[in-house]
Amino acid sequence: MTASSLPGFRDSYPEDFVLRRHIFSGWREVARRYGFVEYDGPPLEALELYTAKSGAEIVGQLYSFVDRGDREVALRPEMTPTLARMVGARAQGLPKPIKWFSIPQLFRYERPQRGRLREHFQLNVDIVGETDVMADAELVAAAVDVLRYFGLGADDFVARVSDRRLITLILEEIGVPSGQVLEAISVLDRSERQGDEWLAERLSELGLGEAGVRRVLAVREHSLEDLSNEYGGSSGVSEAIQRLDAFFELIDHQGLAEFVVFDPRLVRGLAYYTGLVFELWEKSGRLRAICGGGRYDDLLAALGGPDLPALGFGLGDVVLGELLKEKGLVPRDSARIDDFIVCVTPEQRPAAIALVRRLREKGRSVGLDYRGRSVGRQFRAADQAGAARAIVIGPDEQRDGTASVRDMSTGDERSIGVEELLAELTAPDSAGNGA
RNA sequence: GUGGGCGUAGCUCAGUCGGUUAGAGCGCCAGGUUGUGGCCCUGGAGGUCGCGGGUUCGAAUCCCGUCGCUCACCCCA
Repeated sequence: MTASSLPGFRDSYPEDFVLRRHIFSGWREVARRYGFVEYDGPPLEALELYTAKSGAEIVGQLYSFVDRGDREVALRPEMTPTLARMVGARAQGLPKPIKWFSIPQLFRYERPQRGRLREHFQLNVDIVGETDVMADAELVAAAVDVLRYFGLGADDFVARVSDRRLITLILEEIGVPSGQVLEAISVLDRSERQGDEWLAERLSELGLGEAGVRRVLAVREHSLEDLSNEYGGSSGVSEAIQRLDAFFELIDHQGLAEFVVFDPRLVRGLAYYTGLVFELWEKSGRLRAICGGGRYDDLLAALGGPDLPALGFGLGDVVLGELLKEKGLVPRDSARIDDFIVCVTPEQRPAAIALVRRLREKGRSVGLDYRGRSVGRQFRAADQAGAARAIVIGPDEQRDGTASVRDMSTGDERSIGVEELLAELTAPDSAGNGA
């Protein structure tokens, strides 16, 4: 073997494509049901597109180089800057809300580990130009429905939802200095892994007194109602809570209540979120985030795009694929070709080839032996090719203008006139395998 | 970035107190006398034992380095 694939990059063999095709078609199907339309941009962009506005984290993991024209370029690590540019170019003329989705291959130079490579495909779904909470509910519902499409249920995953603005206001109310709010949020984000002592220490470093620390930690346990009772006096807080209440009501109307919970601990790493934030988490086994997103009303303008409110989520193929494999939700590779023509003696080759041609023109997927092997071997080849039917043309069939059609799964065989066989097939469209 | 485990055929692995041409199962290819696949039988191809260096009469086996995979941490989609 001369060389293996680069670390963090995958070779996708035909059997791997069974899973990838399944994932992509599920993504496209759910996006379609929600009325999103697909777009794409270049995988290679000007380095500047990311260094200017993206977070330091992303910039530090860029795959970048200088091209032959001395341009500094980078493989895209995320889709949002491209979206901002593309929407920006046409924003004026597009009816709002703009509902777009894409399945970009994204690249990040980081240490590969389970569920995290240097390259992956990510479903990106975005709504641009809509402030109404209905958009937030649609977005989360779409993400939930993507997982449900693959057969995952409420036992398998949950959507955790919070509101960045709400948490920010509450923390400020408690007395976290406004410049330190993001810092405090990221401390709360460690709740899963760090003990309360550690958290309390970090929080007091931010200038909080003992009582303040206790109140901040208590926020994690509060329900929306608790938060309303305790902090609802602030108009900003009560407004944010009303919005979340409306959100959950909309989720409930969709019958998705069991999939979505309020969780004030959720904050998400990225700094640009301005409102609702959510993540989809695997419930069983070790917890893993499958998908994340939220509202980023100021980001498009910050990226040099139009000043439009927006929200979106990203959902990668790697973790989802592993999850589906673990749960046994990967479809079996069904028959790969429709018909395999078995030619009994060399004399039938012209007739067999002619039949192959006519079947293909009907839209059938057709295979045949290339070198005149024995009938037994041809049947084995048909089996290995995953043929649904074997169609035998021998001296008898050739003389009578018929064919012997064998169903490879049941073994049933029947004799039928060639013209009749072709007439059974309707238009090319309906001849393919219905996925 | 830090630390642990692991790299032998396409795959899953056996073989390591250092000793002749490195093995198995599965898979692949070819046959089992030119009209029927899944089973079975026979034969075959395929490995510089991750790579480089060292110790030794002799290294898949011991030592060092390196690369890769993997797990945990860090960080974060």
